Amino acid sequence: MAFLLKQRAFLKLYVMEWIQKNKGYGYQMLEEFDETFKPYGYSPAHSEIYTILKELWADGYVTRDKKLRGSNPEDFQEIVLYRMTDKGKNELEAYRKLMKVELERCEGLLRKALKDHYS
Amino acid sequence: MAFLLKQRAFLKLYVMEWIQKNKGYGYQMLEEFDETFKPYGYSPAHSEIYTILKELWADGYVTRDKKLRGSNPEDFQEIVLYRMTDKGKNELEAYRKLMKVELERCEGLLRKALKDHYS
DNA sequence: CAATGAACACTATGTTCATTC
DNA sequence: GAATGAACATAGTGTTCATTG
Repeated sequence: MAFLLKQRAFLKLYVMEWIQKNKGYGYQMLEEFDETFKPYGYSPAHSEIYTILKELWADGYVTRDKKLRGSNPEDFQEIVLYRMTDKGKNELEAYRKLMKVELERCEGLLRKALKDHYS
Repeated sequence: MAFLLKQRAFLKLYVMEWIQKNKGYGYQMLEEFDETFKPYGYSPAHSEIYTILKELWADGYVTRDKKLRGSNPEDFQEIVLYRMTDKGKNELEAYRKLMKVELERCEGLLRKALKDHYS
């Protein structure tokens, strides 16, 4: 039976919610992750984020649109923007419920260990 | 940078402390783990425990002694008992400190996610 | 079935390579 | 360096096989 949850599941929830809120593209999410988890000494590999994004797209949960990054016409940097499909919105709703249980289970497991060893 | 701690590290702390307290042999630890983590839907594979035990022995942290399980002379079941070496005792002390930080870091990470998504 | 251990297979994840602006 | 993606390598872990009482 399972120990702690997998990194991918953990990140996927963030990614889906960020897309739902129209928050940016892959690289930006990567930076956001770095920022978010800096205090915890955790910074996911960039390939993880792109893998998740690709999977979400393959599952039909998101659409992909290539855009130019800035409004500045001299900025030709292309980025890939994601939007939730209806299917994706449903999936997120279900996934949120699932992950709540799972995150709490894992938190409990760690708590138990902390209690067993340090109190 | 690291996501959550590895299962092996998590179990190793329990195993070392159990040996320190003269608590049993491999199979017994396995059962104890099942019992301990049943509420969390977690039950480690038996090979994990034996791998940890072997590693502890290879590192010189524990000694191995073959014994008969019961006092009943008709019970010929052999078990392998472990005892901490001095080196092992020192290691455990250091490991405990290390793991406290690590367990708290991971707990924080999960807490952060729960807060980010469900509050 | 209790107990131990090795061998093997898989998969999650990190590192590297490649490409474009 | 920002941005995306694929390809590759490896480590962690679970499953299976083997053996003994």
